[in-house]
Amino acid sequence: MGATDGRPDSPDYHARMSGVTIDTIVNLCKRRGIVFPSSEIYGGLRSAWDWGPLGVELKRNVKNEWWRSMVHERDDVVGLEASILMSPKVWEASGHVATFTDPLVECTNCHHRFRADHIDLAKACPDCGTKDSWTDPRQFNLMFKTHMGPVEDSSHVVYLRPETAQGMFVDFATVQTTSRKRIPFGIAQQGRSFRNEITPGNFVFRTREFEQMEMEFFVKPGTDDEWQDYWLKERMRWYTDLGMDPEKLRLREHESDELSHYAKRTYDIEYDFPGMGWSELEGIANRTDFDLKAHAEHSGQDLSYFDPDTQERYVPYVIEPAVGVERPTMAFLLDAYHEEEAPTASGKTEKRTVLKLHKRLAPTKVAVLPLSKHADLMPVAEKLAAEVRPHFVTELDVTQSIGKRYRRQDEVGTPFCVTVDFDSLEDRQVTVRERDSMEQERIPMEGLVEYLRKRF
RNA sequence: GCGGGUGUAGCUCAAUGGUAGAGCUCUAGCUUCCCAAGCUAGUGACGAGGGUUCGAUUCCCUUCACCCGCUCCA
Repeated sequence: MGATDGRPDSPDYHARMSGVTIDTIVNLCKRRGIVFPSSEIYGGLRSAWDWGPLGVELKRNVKNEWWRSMVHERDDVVGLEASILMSPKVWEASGHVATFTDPLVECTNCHHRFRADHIDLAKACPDCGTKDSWTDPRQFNLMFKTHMGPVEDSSHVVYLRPETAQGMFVDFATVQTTSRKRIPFGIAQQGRSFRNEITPGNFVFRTREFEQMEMEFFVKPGTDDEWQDYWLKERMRWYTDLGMDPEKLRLREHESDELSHYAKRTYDIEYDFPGMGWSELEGIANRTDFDLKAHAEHSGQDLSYFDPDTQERYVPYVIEPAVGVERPTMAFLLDAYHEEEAPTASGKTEKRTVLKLHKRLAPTKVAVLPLSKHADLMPVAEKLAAEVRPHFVTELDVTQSIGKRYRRQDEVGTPFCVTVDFDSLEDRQVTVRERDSMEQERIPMEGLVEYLRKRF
């Protein structure tokens, strides 16, 4: 995406003046095969992106860190993987069929668009004053539709889910019973969702196919506000624990007119994206008992909860931290991007591009670099890489000069570079260089895995 | 979807109605090479489809993608 706007009053201008732009990251991602447009040999597909070898590792690490903090490290949250295709009745009950469908009209004179139910079509266009200039109302459904089975008629329509949350609601009773969890407890899910956004864009920030990490935390009504406050803190901490700059994170409460149809109170965790300004990473919504009640009503099933301690029966309230995987992944990349001055072999200083990703997020953990392709060095380096590989994602890089290979690894955030030199053949020691500190240490090859393990 | 702009090697950028050139990157070789070094060689592009033309990367049409606006969300 081109940083084409050169006006000094444009946000883009200031972003470039401060160094890193989204463009910088888009270029890096393309160059190193982290993220690039989908179906590129056919000219691409709007708003669809593919994650390459390093990108899939990074994204997977983000997901694993979320799962670890939300599920594995807690005894009050369990996991779920629901189907992407669900009964169409789910979306009627949830309100998505009604609220995700907007009737849109366009003024044929000034081309401005309005929701047909928000204006009086008998009157003139509010913008240009032209009368009877409206196009026919067109349905703008944010949900992707497809057909189940071989017959493509309306009775076989199914939707691709626009959020994963409904899986947790419709499976609430089964999961609660089988896991024997008592309220308060949560159900977490990661998975793909689909929204036919009118305007996707800003790299992977808004795409029509995306991956969500959502957790529905079921609480007793009346305790919902304090649980929401609890989760606000927990979720903020997740980002900073993974190294994100607290200065670029903030909480913002939704105005009443921007609340979703299901929400009572919602906060966004926002990141200060260069060129975009404060934009949502994650929403933490109080969905009340809206969804469980709706599904109870539409399905005829009892989705209330009986509290064995207090002998009370109630429909729980729900606090939902919901985040799209791509957004924090993009923010982590931007946040980690640094350009530093570094001395070169020839005595000059050159730019060193380094991704200071948290070690647990880094796509590659260890790079094994023989000093040269010398026949004595190669087998030793290959053997060492093979020993480390079962424990850490490891790359053996032998092409071009050693300096160039250090830079390559810096650029994708590899935390440790291990160099095999001619002394290694004698003393069985290797040089370990740490990415952020640039400090070097001689370590016995046999103890390398243990040495690295202590540093993660 | 509408208005405006843009599409040339992986990246940044040239040139041209007669068949594309550079820098960086990448690959190989040489140098016992520890932070993008040097020397030598090499791979590699006109977004896609159609039209006009003897001939189109260049002109025309369509389409796709991206950028800037209008809207929305994880």
